[in-house]
Amino acid sequence: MILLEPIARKSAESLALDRLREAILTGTLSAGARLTETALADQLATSRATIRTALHHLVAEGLAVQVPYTGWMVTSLTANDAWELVTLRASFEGLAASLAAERATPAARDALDAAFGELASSATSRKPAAATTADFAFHRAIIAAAAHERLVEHYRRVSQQISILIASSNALMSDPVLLVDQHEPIYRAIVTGNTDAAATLARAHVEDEGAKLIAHLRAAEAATIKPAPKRKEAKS
Amino acid sequence: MILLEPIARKSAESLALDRLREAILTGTLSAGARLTETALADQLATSRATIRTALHHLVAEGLAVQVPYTGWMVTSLTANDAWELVTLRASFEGLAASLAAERATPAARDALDAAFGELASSATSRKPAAATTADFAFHRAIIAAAAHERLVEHYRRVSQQISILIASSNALMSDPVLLVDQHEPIYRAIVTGNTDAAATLARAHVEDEGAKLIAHLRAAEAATIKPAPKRKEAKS
DNA sequence: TTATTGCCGATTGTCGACAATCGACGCGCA
DNA sequence: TGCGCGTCGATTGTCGACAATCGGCAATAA
Repeated sequence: MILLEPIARKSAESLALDRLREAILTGTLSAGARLTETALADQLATSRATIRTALHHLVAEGLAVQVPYTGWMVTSLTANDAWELVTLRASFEGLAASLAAERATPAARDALDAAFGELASSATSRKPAAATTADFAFHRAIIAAAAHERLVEHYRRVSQQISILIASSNALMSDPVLLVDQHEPIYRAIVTGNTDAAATLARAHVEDEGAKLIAHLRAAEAATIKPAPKRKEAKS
Repeated sequence: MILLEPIARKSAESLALDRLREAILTGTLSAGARLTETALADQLATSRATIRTALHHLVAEGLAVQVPYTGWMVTSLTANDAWELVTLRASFEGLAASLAAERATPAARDALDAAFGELASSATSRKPAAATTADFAFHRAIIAAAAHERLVEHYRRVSQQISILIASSNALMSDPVLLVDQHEPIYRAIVTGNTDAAATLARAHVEDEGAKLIAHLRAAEAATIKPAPKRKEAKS
């Protein structure tokens, strides 16, 4: 009897939230950009109350910050923030890999399989964007395989901020062909149920890649300290 | 010239948030309790908009949940939720202990010292409440010693939910005199800079204690499945 | 010239009112 | 009696308006 899917009931606030998150993660709204309630309300054709709710959610997700009586802005991250994010993410992925190795369901294993396959094929296709997407997807698959709702939430919060970081800095990505070599040991440890190895490898991988990102950001920070010690911010 | 401290400027929303959080963590508002905007607005003598904002913060902190068009309620946790919380907390404390052992500042070490001293003295005083407080404080000191802002936030979110759990279930706490023996190895590993041992010990301690809590909750759940399969919830 | 002060535009904080939605109760019908 | 359905109260979703606050600018005085 059930033929029709339930229609997607989305509140205005939810729509606005999705729109804003999308804009931030893709870089359309770049780091540090100001988010004025009235302007957003006009653009999205809704009221300030709706926008406000969406902005609160954005703050909860770590994508925006609020300064009382002053305004909201897209989260702007420093190299130290990147260090925090990387250490947390490494911890999460270590935990997830361990749990996944210990108790992944067959369905989760299939999903992990598929994600790894996608990673391998995207690596050979030599399309950097596709490789990056597959990379992220594989990591998410590990988290999902842990069957741990709160872990998914916390991980999401951290990884989204890392996305801002990557979108705002000129993303440096390693050669797609290396991706398989980097992830294959983790994948193998999980599917063979080697919890300790899975945790250690996953943590080490995230920390290694993170170290490159942090180094890149520190260099960028050192370079920009001189040019812009205090400059009036440009209007949109 | 600076003699006066800045006066504490607290928005109505912030006051309301503090009040509600306090009520939830102390159990005044017990798990599953409904939070109606109008009722809270009346009680706290403010408007619904203010209450709404505070409730959104509560949700972000994991202390409340929202069901669209139906209402808000204090987070109600199952034994499985407890498992999630414990695994996350163990991961956080492991990371924190490792970082604290590696890079704690002298000030942080002093704070850790003080917290451990307080734990020891409260253990001899035989006051369960004081011991529990000192226990929590010591763990928070470890997190603080990691000098990792986001870790503090994530930890706070998890530990607050555990507080709900402890407040709602009849809190079972181990003998205060055992507290020193349980925490002393962790403390020692941190101050001696043994990062690996600190991480392992901290994680193991949280998981051990957490296992007791989870077992207690599972037993309680099994016992209550029969008496209340479906009962109309009591009105306040 | 320079520090202080008052003012002004911009933005958020707070509020009350109306609309949309949900769950439950009770009526009507087979 | 049991099921389906409309209705109703309760609660949140959304909105526009007004108040509070902030940062910067300009006028002023030493």
